[in-house]
Order: sequence, then C-alpha cells, then structure tokens
Amino acid sequence: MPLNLPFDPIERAAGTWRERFGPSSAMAAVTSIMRAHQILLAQLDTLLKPYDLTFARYEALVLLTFSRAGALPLSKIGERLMVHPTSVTNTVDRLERAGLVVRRRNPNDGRGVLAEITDQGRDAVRAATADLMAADFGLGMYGEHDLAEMFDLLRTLRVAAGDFAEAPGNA
Amino acid sequence: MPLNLPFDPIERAAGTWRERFGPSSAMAAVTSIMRAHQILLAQLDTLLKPYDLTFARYEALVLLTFSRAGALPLSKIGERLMVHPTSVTNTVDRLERAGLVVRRRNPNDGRGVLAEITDQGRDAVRAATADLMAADFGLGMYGEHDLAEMFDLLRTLRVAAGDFAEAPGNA
DNA sequence: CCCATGTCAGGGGAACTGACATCG
DNA sequence: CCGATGTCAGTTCCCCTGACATGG
Repeated sequence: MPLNLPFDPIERAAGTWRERFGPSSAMAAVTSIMRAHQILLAQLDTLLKPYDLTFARYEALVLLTFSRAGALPLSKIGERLMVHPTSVTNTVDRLERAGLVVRRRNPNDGRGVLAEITDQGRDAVRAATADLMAADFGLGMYGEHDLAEMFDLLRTLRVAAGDFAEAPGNA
Repeated sequence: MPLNLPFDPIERAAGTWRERFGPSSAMAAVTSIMRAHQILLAQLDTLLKPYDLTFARYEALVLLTFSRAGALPLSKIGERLMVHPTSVTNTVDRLERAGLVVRRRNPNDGRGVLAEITDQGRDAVRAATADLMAADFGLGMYGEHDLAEMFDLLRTLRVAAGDFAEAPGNA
C-alpha cells in the first residue's frame, strides 16, 4: 500500500513548477491537502467498514447523538455537515436501511422530516468512536500543538469560503 | 453558496466531543481537512470546467508537460499522482477523448503504453494554469509563510503514510 | 513461470442539477 | 404566491476489486 518513492512527488512537482510557471507554494499546499484527504479517508473508511459506515455517515450519526432528543431535521443535518440536501437524503437512506436511524415526521413542521438515531445506531457510534480514537483518527503522528495549528490554519480557509461568520475563537 | 452560519460548526462539534468522548483535536483537524478538500476541489473544478478538465485530469496533463518528451508510461503517471492503475486508464481515456493526449505504444516496453500530450493539450494546460494561478489555487487568503507551513505540516502525514522515504527537504 | 502493465466489467460512494410535491 | 423542505431521476466523478490478455 505505501508506495515508498525515493523522493517526495509533490516537492519534485513544485520544483519543476517553479522553473516553469513561477511561485509554486499554493500549488504545493493544494496538492498536499488533496493527498492528505485521500490518505485519511482511506484509513477512516477502513476503520469504519466493520460497522457498515463511511466517514460521512459516521459524522451524521455522531451529530444525532449530540442532539438532545437524538433526532434532527434533515435540513439541520445538511447545514451542520455542510452537505447538499440530496446528499443528506442519500446518507439518511443508507443509515435507515442499516437500522441505525429512523425517519419520523417533524411534529413542528409538516414539511420537515426528522432523522432519529436508534439504540442500534448509538451502539454503532460508541464502538466506531472507540476504534477511531484508538487510531487517533489517523493523525497519531502529530502532537497536540501541531493538531491545533492545522485546525487554525485551515480555519482561515473555511472563513474565507464563507462557512461561518468570523467570530474570534471562543474555544 | 456560502452558508454563513453564526458559529463554526467544527468548533462546536469539537466542544461537544470533548465533553462526551475526551480529546477532540484530532477529530477537529481531520474534519477541517475534509472540509478544506471539499472547498478547494469545488473551486478548482469550477475554474477548470471551461477547459473540460477536472483537477485530477489537469494534474496528469501538467505532469506530461513536465516530462522531456511530453510522454510518459501510464504506470509512471499512476506512481507520480499516487492513483490506482484503473484510475489512470480512466483519466487518460477522458483526456484522449478530448484530444488532449494520445496513446502510443511504448517502444521500450511492449507491455507498456505511453500517454503523449498533444498541441491542443499544451494549449489547455497553458490557459488553465493561467486561470489557476490568477486564482491562487483558491488559497489567496494565505501568505507565503502560511502556505509553506501547511505544506510542512501535511508532509509529516504523507511521510507517515509511506508515500516516500523521509529525506530531509532538499528543496 | 512469475511478474509487470494495462484494460474491462462491475460496484460503491459522494456531489451536483433540475424537477417536483408538500406545506408554512 | 413565495419560499423552505425533501425526494427522485439522472449525471459526473473518483476509487477500488477481480479477471484477464499481453509481454519481459
């Protein structure tokens, strides 16, 4: 699985890029993010496969366990996870088929639908979370400081993309 | 397109996570990378759409312009871009259908196939690259220092994943 | 014979567009 | 009537597995 090149392919591309086109730091950073995403997603999905979960479905399930009633309107799920409405429908479809959530009509809004986590869903989250934490989410090679730095750095991008209103980290 | 939440959804999830499960910095970092990937890919693919390119296809095309002969074995392309052989076949299929590359038999290896960039392909790379650089690859909100830091931080992950042998940055 | 190279068939997952019914 | 909520149909894309033909 590891390809073990004798050199860093991104660094090499960046070098050629610099000679050819000019500054390459943005290109190198973007490519690094793409690759990091690929590495992490592969690891996480492998960890989650025994539970018949993908990372996207896991995130939705966690979000439900965080809600007071264990249920949320699909619209809210899409908003929090920042995914398209049709993707939410699909995600909830899969979770429902696996018996981890059920759809209910929203008593407060006739248009809306609630996804409610089942006991089986809570069990799955518990077990999957234990596995993910044991694996440090695939980021065990970093210390606390680096993880915080990564979060802060990427936060700038998310703010610029308009994900949320800049509000000085009240963490 | 921007959803402009009144709070940072990842930060909020991290807070709840901490109360519920414990340390959340790895979870926050991983989620940030996932979101950053999504933001950047959407921006880049939008920029590349006029050229009938995706970022993956653009990367392959750039790699070809970087080679001396403007041609590389498919196996080499897969290795450098770190993608599966069948993905390379698919990528080259699309590029060939668009007239940006052609397949040729490898004179040095009867098994192998070369992808060779066409003049039209070189034109597309030139134009697309100009657009991407004008948009700073979607990372215009960062300075040189931050970009270098992001590259360095993510390099640790790539090394740990076995992408390449650790060799002190000879950049 | 073993291994590398590339292709094909097939499947899964995610994202998006457009259209639509429903209800506030 | 306008807008929000979900769903459905259909498309694209990327990734992977397995099987296979070809050639070193």
